[in-house]
Formats: sequence, C-alpha cells, structure tokens
Amino acid sequence: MALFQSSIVRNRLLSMLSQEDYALLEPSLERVSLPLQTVMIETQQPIQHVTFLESGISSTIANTDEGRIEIGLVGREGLVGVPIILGVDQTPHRCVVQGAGEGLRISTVDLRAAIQARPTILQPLGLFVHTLMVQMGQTAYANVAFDIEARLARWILMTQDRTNGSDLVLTHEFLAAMLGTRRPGVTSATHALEGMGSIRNKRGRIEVRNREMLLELAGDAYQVAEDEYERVITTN
Amino acid sequence: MALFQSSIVRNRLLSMLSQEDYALLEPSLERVSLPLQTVMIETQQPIQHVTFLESGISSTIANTDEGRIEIGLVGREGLVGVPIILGVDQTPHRCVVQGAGEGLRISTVDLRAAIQARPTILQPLGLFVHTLMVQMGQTAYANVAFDIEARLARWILMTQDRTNGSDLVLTHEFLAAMLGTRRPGVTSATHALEGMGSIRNKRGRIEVRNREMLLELAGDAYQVAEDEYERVITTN
DNA sequence: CGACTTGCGTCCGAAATCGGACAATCCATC
DNA sequence: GATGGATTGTCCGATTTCGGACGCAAGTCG
Repeated sequence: MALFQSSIVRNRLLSMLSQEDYALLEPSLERVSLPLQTVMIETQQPIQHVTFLESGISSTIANTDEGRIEIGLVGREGLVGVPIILGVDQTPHRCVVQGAGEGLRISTVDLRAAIQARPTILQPLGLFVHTLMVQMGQTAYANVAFDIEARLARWILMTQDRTNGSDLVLTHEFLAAMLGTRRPGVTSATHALEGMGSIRNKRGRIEVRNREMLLELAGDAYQVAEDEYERVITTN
Repeated sequence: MALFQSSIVRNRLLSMLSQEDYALLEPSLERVSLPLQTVMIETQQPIQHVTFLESGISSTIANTDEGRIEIGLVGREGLVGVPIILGVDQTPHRCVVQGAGEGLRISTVDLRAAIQARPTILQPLGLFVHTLMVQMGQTAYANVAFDIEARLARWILMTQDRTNGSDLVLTHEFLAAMLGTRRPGVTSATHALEGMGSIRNKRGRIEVRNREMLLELAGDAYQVAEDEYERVITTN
C-alpha cells in the first residue's frame, strides 16, 4: 500500500488511505507551514481548507467573552476542519496553531469533489471525527472531575504525544488557557509536578522527565481517548 | 416533501430527509419505547442499532471509576449511535435514557446498507454530529468556566428544550451527575434559582418559571450550540 | 551593557466547592 | 394511617481555586 507515500507523508490519516484514494487527493494537496498562532478556522467564517497536519499542534477553542478555553487538540494524527467532513461550512469554535509545524491542505471544494468521486475517502476521516469526539468528552469530564494538577498532567501528555521530543514549548500563560484556569494556578501545579520529579520547568518550556508519573496523576482522564484512537485507526 | 411523514415522525432528522431517502429507511425502522435508565449504548459493546428519538432524552456518559459525568444530551432533534454514523462500531462512552420516551430504531446493518444505496442519507446525520460536537465543546467549556448555578441553569434549559412542558422530571441526585458535582451542591443551587424566581422546586421535579432568567444565568455556555443546530439543521 | 519585554514566582483574603454525615420530608404501599 | 425507601435540606471543617497584585528573572535588542 503506497510505500513511497508514507515516506513522504507523515499525517496518519493520509497514510491510512488506499493508494487509489490518496492518488486522487494528492494533486490537490498543498504543503503549508503553520507558524504559531495561525488561525486555521475563524469563528463564523467559511472554512476554506481542510488541513492534514504533518507536524505541530492545533487546538480548538471555545470562544468566551474573554479568555479562551481549549477543548480539543490535534496533531499529525488528525486534521483541522472537521465540520467540512461532516458537511458543515463553518463553526462557532476557533482553531489556532499552538505548536508550529507543517500541514498538507486541500481546499474544501477539492475535498468534496474527491469524496464525491471516491466515497471511501470519507471512511478514515469519519473514524478520526469519532476519536476527536471521545477526546472532547474526556476533556469535559476532566474539566469537572480533576484538579489542576491532574489536568495539567493530562495536557502535557497529550502535547507530548503530538511532539517529537520531551521538550515542550509551553508557557504557563498558554497552559492556563488550555486548562481553563488562572496563570498562577499553573505555576504552582508545575511546581508540584516538578517536586515529584515528573517534569522539569524551564522558561517557556517544560521537559518531561517521568511519563509514568504523569500517567498516574492524570488518572482515567487520559488514555481513554488515546486507546480509542489506536483501536480505531490503524496506520500500516 | 412527504407531508404525511412529518405528521407521524417527530424526529427532526428523519423529517429532514427527502421523501426518497426516508422511504428507503422506513421499512427498517422499528418503533421502540425507551423507559428510564435504558442503556442504549454500552461501553465497549458493539452498537447494534441507531435510534432516532421521538421523545424523551438520552445522555452520553463519560464512565468514571465511580460516579458518572454527563457529556452530551440528545432528544428528538437527534439520534443515539453517532459512532455508527462515523463508521465506528463501539465507543468508550455509555448512552442512557434519562427521560422516558420513544424512538425509531434501525439496525446498524440496515442503516449502513441504506447509506450505501443512497449516500445522501448521510448528509443530515453528519450535520447532527457536528452540532453534537459543538454541544460537547460547550459542555467542556461550561464545566471549567462556570459555577454550579450557571451550569444548572444550562442543563435545565437543555432539558426543557427536549421536553414538552415546563415540568422537568429531575432528581437532585441525577442533576449532580449531570453537572459533575455533589448532590448537596445541587440542592443549594436550586434554592438559589428558586429564590430569584426562575424555577420552582418540587420533589423529583423542577418547574421552569422564568426562562429568561435562566438564559441570563447560563451566560454564553448556553445558546451557542443551540443556535448552531438551528443554523445547520432546518426541518421544514 | 542596559533597558525592555516576556514569562515566572509569590502572596493575600475571599469565595466556591468538597466530603461526609445526619435530619427532615415526601409519597407509595400496605 | 403507619411504615419504609427515596428525595431533599442542612451543617461543618477542610481544601481548592479564585482574583488581583506585585516583584523578580531571563532572555532580547538596540
């Protein structure tokens, strides 16, 4: 199944496509760089592209009157532009690049045409939508059932999953938005994690030291969505 | 567009289908009653049916080690069995009937065959999945950004939207699970709402007195998902 | 190198929520 | 109309988180 392709494409959804399906999309895919803070989907604006991330992280944000709350995280295991997959043209939730990277993007028009021509393309995309729903559900759960330390551990794990090394570029300010809490709350939570040796705190960066510890801290808020992804989406 | 049909079918997704699409599903639809506490989707069990609710309420639950947290609410505006729509056979989140009612259900096999035969059937179902994702996102947001009173107001509104009258059958115990909080917390929150005249508290029941007040209390956690539904799904 | 910006550490009182227990009440049923 | 289970009301101390402010440190850039 398209060996050459997986050596170029790192996105797990694209590399899951059959050779024929991928061949149909390929001419329409445009490689784009995704600098930090790029707004990939703006509230109430038509979504022009679907982007398959190759690296980096994008997060979905529930827009609040002031202050943002992150409700979803996507890396190279997924795509940005889920509403398009579901036949919707826009959404009230914004998507922003939270870790610089690259993506392969396709215009909404081209993607829809491709799906029309070969409906099997939709298959892996639907699977991904499911895993994202599970992730959001777990986030809703974590937000109400876990304290800041546990939620912090969860987000660090989720971020690391979508990053190469163990050095994560994350300011406390940003983490506070992810966790829906105040910035000083993050500072003390990172200290707690650092105190037990699970992470190391640097300026604008967090180094994962002991992943096992983080897993334990995050409890059953983590791993459910991640297992579901592996169960459902098999990249060969 | 199938006038006779909408006089029988109250589910908003079914009544959105074209006459031809509906005609294909109709023979496979089985009317079932849904008593309280019916488990419609069990964790890690193959989903055998997709159910279009005609009345009543089903909620999606993030299974925790102990104590449940509700992460989604569906009534006659939607369906239970979203994973099937997305091509997945099971899910880690349970679905339970929280308000007795009826549904029209179709077996997974028949639904898939119908979609195969007429892919346009998938269209409104995808739209609904989108609105459900928005709802879950708003729940994640509300869970971390609003206090118990506001979240209670939101759930009361969401429940009323899916119920005929203004008398909601809801115990505090149940509300506590919905809100992810302790039961006494609900008691005092209901008192607060009752004190301002927005609801009336009876045994095992809540009567909505002043919906405007509830809207104000719930802030921007409510209405976003609801508006998105109306924008995206138009039942004629 | 020095000023400046950005990010981090810390402190405080106030408020919300927790955890757990126990009392009071309603209502169905006998 | 008494009994028992389910539902609701209440209380208390402990803990978490909030909200806001202020000072410090680390890079950056002229």
